[in-house]
Amino acid sequence: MDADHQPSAAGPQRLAGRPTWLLSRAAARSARLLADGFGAAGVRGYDYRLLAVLDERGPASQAELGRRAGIDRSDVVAALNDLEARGHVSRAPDPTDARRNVVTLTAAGRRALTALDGVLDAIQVELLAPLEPPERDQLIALLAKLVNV
Amino acid sequence: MDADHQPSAAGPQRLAGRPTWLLSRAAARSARLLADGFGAAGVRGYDYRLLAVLDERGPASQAELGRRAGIDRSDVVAALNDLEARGHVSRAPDPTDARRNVVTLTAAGRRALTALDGVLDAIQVELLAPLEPPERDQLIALLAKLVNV
DNA sequence: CGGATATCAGTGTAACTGAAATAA
DNA sequence: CTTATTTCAGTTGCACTGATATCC
Repeated sequence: MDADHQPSAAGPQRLAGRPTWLLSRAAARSARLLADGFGAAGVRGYDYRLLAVLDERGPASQAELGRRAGIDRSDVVAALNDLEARGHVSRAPDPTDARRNVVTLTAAGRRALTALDGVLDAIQVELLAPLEPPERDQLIALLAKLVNV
Repeated sequence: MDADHQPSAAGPQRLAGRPTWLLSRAAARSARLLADGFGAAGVRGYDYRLLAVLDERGPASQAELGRRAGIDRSDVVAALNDLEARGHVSRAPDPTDARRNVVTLTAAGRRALTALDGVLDAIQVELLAPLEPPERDQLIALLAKLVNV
């Protein structure tokens, strides 16, 4: 069986071993796993990232949340509309600065975050399943070096 | 200097070392380099992939090109509209099957592809610059193993 | 008939741009 | 006056869905 190992995604042969291509394919697989896992909870990446930075560093203005989470101010607005509608965060005017809203994680939001943390853990395992344990650490180290430019 | 190495993109601390996050950040950096390099030539990823499979495996129907390049039939139509307008490919009805177009790479298309191949080479180098040469091979091998599931 | 083909219209996610109103 | 904040509207690249007319 498996006489030849076929790549998971079709593409030009000249791209087969190229880092740009491999990264895009690997990230696509990762994104698919995330979309499935988070999607089952009705959540997208932006939602999780906002909940996480609220949990880690406390209430903040929307602009500050965007900086913490690496999300554009514009997209923060839309994501918070969603999160607020679900009762996962609350928005209140900042008494010290009338331009700002103070965004706070609710108890329901913290519960949702805990569940999503579990989903995320499971996805890491599934993503790295094709690698041996030492290879997983190698990959993480190499990607970190590649990214922390 | 550089007492602490700051991540290239902000994000929740709990995501910092996670494979899904690192892959998404690394792929984002790769995509940015590609968008810059290809964008300067007015080309997107789909265009390059179609030109490449035409060069590698010869003229074909649009559906077949989609299969070769890993691009949805629907997106093949739009990308070929572009490529045809630039004179990089030609579309002609297939005499043996009236449902099909035979798409052929033009001389201009082949010239454009050669230039893009050079751009792509340069991008690989730039992308992997933060790694030592042996680490680059390790990363490629690990990503290939992760992707060829 | 069952399938394949080309095309069009639309959706979704992540990321970004520009402009406007408001307030520090 | 300049800067920061929130919000809205729009765009891009990649990927996918569904429908339709046509043809094998």
